[in-house]
Amino acid sequence: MPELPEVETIRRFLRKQVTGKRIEAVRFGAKRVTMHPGPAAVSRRLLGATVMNVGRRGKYLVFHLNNGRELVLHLGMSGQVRRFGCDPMHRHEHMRLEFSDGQTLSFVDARRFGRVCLIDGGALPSLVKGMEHMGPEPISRGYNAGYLGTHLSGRKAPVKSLLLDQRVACGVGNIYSDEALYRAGIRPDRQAGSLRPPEVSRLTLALRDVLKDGIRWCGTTMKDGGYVLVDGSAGSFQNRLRVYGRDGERCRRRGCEGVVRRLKVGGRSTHFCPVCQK
DNA sequence: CTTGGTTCCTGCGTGC
DNA sequence: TGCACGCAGGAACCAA
Repeated sequence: MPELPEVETIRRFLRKQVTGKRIEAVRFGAKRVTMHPGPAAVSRRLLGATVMNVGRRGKYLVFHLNNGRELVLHLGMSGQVRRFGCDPMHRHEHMRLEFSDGQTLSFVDARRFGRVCLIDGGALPSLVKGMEHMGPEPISRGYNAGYLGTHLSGRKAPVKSLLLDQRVACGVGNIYSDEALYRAGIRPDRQAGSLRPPEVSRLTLALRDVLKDGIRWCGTTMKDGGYVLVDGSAGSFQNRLRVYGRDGERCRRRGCEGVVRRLKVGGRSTHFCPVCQK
């Protein structure tokens, strides 16, 4: 599942690849996918536009166009940005951009939890409503223990559930929340409000570090094949995971006898080491 | 405001 | 080998 490091990896590739290129054609797949406005209007507003830059906000990918509009992509669970050749359209391909130099870019999403949104500079439509109350980027300077602490204090919900809240930690999903809590030595099912100030500080740093490591290793590609780079290759952070997907296996901390356990927290499968995390 | 449940969708793992 | 089944999971949405 693409989270902040995966989307950032894709963004860095795309920025080099499509900046300065003009969109000459737009094609859509047959299956319905959440798209605002409809395909016809999206196509109309994209045609002839040049990509000025590719940005990211949380898990959203944002193409800034020279006509003042922005093409916003959320990859959901299984969304991919790929480059495919000519016909026919891939089975799960929903939108394909064709650039003036012959290059193409495709939005592919088997489970169709992803979404496409074209916004005119200004008010955000309902489809990117999640962006409206999004907090600062967890890997930015503006993100600190004060910010996280404010959102955790007094809350009874499990700390992991709040890490998955994009208002609290935008870009964080199931994998990196588990990994951050492991690094901070905090059990995912702890009541958020029970965290002491040193724990909040540790979690703030752990979150930033694990996300940066994820980016450094080009994201996490699991066996389900959800996330891959634009060229179809795999990331490599899956080789460095400490707890996620490792239930029943030994904790990787040197000398630790713990066995990684899995449980449901807030309806999400959650992994932790009962020895390292309190 | 908070919290919990439901919905969308397909691929994959499991059991028989 | 093949089929039925159930589950994962981001986020919008609704209900209490």
